[in-house]
Amino acid sequence: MTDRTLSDHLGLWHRALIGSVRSDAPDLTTRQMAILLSIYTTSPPHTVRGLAAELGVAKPVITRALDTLSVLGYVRRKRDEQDRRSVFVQRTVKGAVFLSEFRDILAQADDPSSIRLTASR
Amino acid sequence: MTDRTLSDHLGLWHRALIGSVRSDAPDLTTRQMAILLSIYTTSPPHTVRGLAAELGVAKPVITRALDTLSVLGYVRRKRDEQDRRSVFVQRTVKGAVFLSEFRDILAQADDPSSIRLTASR
DNA sequence: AAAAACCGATACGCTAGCGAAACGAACCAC
DNA sequence: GTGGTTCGTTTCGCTAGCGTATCGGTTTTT
Repeated sequence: MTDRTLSDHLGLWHRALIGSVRSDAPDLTTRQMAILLSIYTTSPPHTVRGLAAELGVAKPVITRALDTLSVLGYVRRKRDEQDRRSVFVQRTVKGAVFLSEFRDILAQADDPSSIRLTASR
Repeated sequence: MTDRTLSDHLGLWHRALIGSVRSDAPDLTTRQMAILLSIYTTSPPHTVRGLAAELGVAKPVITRALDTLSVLGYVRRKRDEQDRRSVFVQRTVKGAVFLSEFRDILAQADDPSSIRLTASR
């Protein structure tokens, strides 16, 4: 636990949320965001049942979230040819870009004195 | 910017989101959470128009969010007697408790080596 | 005092996510 | 090959948030 952030977790979260709300990026639900981050920050393969277990939610929740994320182009479904009942969820360039921009929001929220040098959209 | 978290903002966010999804707390939308944090982490008074400006959203968004947060008991509205057009949004004990528990989720997400001693759910 | 500006709430039609139950397709055991 | 199990999806009725426009009530301006 870093001392600096010890007392300011809520502040970081707050600034990051505001940055997210103000951005024109599509605002995902908490579940959608959690799923997206699972896919992009933990090693494949990612299946519907695996994601459901990780988040502690029912499978239709995952199916619906993947539908939305697919329309946004942030993930892609690929059938498992070894077990054709299963589906692998794969990453996309667009999803990586989205998370990269989100990381920028987080970084800035963690460093309020920072000056935004890149064009903010 | 702390070195330790420099490369792991997304990881922190991810673990915190999962903790939040798994908890039995009501899951607020991004906007609702941002509003709640504004109310509890910045100095009063908080008005509808002020919150709308801070988040860069239309006023009905704030009204609706306050409706939901009021039903949950996390905030309370109080008419401004000096200017009876305005309303002040005030904090409640229940809201403070909710945010306190959320801070615990964040703290734990920031300290992956921590062992969960409390019953999870 | 009449007109304009301001504040928050409400009405409208719409979209999207929710939990629970049931489903078809694919796999497995016997 | 028949029965049972697993996987992801679909359906159902419902709730809640969305953007826009407009409202009633209040204050300010002229």
